[in-house]
Amino acid sequence: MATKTRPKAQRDRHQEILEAAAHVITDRGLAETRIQDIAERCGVSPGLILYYFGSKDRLLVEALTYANDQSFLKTSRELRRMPSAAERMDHLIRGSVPGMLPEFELLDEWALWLEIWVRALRDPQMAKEHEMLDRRWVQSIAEVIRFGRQTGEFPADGHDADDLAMQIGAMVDGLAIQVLLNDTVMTPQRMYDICVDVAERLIGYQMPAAAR
Amino acid sequence: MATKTRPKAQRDRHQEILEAAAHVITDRGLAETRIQDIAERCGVSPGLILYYFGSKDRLLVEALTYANDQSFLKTSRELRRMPSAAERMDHLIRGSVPGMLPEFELLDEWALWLEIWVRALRDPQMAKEHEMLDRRWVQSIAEVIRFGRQTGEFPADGHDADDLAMQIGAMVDGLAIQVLLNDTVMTPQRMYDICVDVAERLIGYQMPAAAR
DNA sequence: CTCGTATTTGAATCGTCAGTCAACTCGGAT
DNA sequence: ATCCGAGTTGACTGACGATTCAAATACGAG
Repeated sequence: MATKTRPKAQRDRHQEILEAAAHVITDRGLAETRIQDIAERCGVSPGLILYYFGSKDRLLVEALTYANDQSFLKTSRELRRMPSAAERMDHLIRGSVPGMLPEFELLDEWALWLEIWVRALRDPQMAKEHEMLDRRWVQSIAEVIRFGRQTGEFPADGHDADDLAMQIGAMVDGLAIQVLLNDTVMTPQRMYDICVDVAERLIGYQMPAAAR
Repeated sequence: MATKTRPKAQRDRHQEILEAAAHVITDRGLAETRIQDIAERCGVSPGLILYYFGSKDRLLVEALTYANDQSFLKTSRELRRMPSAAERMDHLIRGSVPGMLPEFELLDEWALWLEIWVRALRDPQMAKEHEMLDRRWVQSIAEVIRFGRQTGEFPADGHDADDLAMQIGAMVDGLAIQVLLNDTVMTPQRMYDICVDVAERLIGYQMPAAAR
């Protein structure tokens, strides 16, 4: 049938709306996000938003997932281009520090993670999505560790890569919150330094020139 | 003047309402909390809630602060009763693991922390309260470390106690989120073990019999 | 007992949104 | 030219929920 024209147009709108929603959530917060806001940001009527997503809740969950998804895919692509495990680990760390890479908006995508967490506490749908998103990021760390061990950059005799990844992931989450909320005491640079230090000690390698 | 009857009655209501609010927020989430719910929980009319707090927002911020405050004070009292620094550290850790001590409700007070974080991102009032609350907890950890060094339980030559406390605090936050949201992979017991292990290595001591 | 103030209530108000709907547009197919 | 259905609008509605308020009530002070 009409497999050429419709799907293309649809996908665009769909995506446009998700993107707009993610932006609105990022700067107003989930609680203050109205369908109206998202519609305005797309230059579209509120009715259309519902036409595509059926309900506000469905849209919000999809938008949160979508935004995280995008940034995961982007990071994955970037990682694949880096030849050494040390560079990959460094990139992963830098990308985890709120406001270190000049990526997204004023309020980092970490703000979206917080919203995801709060929502996942009570919304089973979001809890399921969260699990998937979280697992992927931890996997990424673990893969870099395994990669480094394979190439000989990292010592091969350390702890289980998945355990290490989970511990590094936890520390990153905790520090990111501090940077986000408490940036007098915990600055991005300080978080970066701590993360590098912890990663080096846990994995057992030395970061080359990249640091600052 | 009337310094005997009024203040007492007032404080009771005030506190009753804060307590009720904290419970409602804990089990419905900040977003789903209505004044009506809080009123019902106190067996009181919605109007009265506004009579005491002026607006919903003020009440919510106060309730969040109050709940954290209470649990901080309780923990402080308990710590003071423990003679050894190792016991104190252990207690601090146990209290940080969601669902490890049979304290509060179904959803831990960690759920309240999450709400505080999200709100603090955009509400300056909440941000200020958060800073105070957070500082206090980190201080507690630091004090236990200093106490242990003073009594000779912990080696006196380690890193700065405040830095260590901040790092331990960050890890605890990150792990608590995982336990709360992801309890297949990260169980309370596992979080406890990791925390003890990390604390021992960072501070440089051995936990006595208490573990399990 | 009576007044006056602090509490408390219940009903009424008032905005704000999510979600519905009937009509309109428009491009592609026949 | 006509038809059709996806896409789009904008006005409407129905709830819901925070405040407001005037009227009760309680209760200590004199």
